[in-house]
Amino acid sequence: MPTAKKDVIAGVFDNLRRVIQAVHGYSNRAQRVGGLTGPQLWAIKVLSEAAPTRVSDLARRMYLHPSTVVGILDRLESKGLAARYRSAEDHRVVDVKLTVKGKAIVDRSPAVAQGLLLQGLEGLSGRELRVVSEGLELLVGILGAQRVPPQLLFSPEVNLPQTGDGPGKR
Amino acid sequence: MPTAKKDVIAGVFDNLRRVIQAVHGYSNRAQRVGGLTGPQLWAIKVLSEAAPTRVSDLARRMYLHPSTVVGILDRLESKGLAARYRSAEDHRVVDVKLTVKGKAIVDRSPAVAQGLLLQGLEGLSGRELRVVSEGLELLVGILGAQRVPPQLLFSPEVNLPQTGDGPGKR
DNA sequence: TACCAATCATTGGCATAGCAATTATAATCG
DNA sequence: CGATTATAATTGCTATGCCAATGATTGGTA
Repeated sequence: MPTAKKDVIAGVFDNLRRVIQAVHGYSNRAQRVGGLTGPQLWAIKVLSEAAPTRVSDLARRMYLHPSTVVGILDRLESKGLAARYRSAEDHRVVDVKLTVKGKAIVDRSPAVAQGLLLQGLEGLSGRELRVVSEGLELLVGILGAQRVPPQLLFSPEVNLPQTGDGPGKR
Repeated sequence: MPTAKKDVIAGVFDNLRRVIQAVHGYSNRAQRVGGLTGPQLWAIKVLSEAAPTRVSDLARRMYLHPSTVVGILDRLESKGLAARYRSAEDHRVVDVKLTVKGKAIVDRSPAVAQGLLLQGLEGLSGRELRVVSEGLELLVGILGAQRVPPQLLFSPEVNLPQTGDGPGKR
């Protein structure tokens, strides 16, 4: 019983892994709603909230690497749910929008993959929700302390070659 | 304005993604210790605790699909860190063991990535730690992930107690 | 004994995910 | 004005991760 703190930490590890596994497996379980995968649903959700969006913007909003988003967009486009348009002002930029079909899917699946989590969070009391929120912020602080500030997660500055204390590779 | 709760929930989503990305990217940040990825390190860690292990057992301990583990083992074997042996009693079974080289790596990377999280958690006050713990438990409850057996986590040091439902508040 | 169902590892296919390098375009500097 | 630099999206490569077969083996059963 003097190891109370250690036990709590062990529990945090366990639960963190559970949460990650759950969220991961959740969105990864191919073919969820309407033959869409989790990230695909997530993408059209983000697009429905803020479109048109440039690719890099979408990546930032999804906390994903741009190249990852390109693949997701390829699949959405081949399904006829999203469309890409070269920007007129800046020809480097590609604007992404939902098609009518894509919008229909968003409307038809209001909560999508995160629905369960969203519902659950909404069902919490104010105090419980605050606990969850604060707990996650502490975790983010810990993980971000030696790593990446959240907002810059995938900005170019962070994409450096990992030379921190690298024992000469390559 | 009911926006308060909604904003908090949105923040929870963001932070959850950040945490997952951090833990994920952490282990993925190519070639961390000795040119190994996170899952590879995790695998040899598990192997160092319970070897020889059959493939399906390893998969179970890592909460991964056997076919996923096969790929990881292929890469470990090609690096000369693990070895597969057809079982003598049951020819369907493949036993996996670490090589000397593999064992050396485990010894050389005691805490790896999770050590930093562990450090950070230990640096929290009792109240903060309790908030993190309770928040995660609420999340686990929502996600229904409680059914995922905890057992092995990242490192063996943190992996002990788990006495049934002991410290559970829930 | 010959068949049959269960088990185990593996393979192949698809999707996500990240980084490095490439291409195209824009902005800036000499 | 031309060359360099910076930015945006994409491609190529590697690695997870899941599922659905496949092949091999085992154990049980008619």
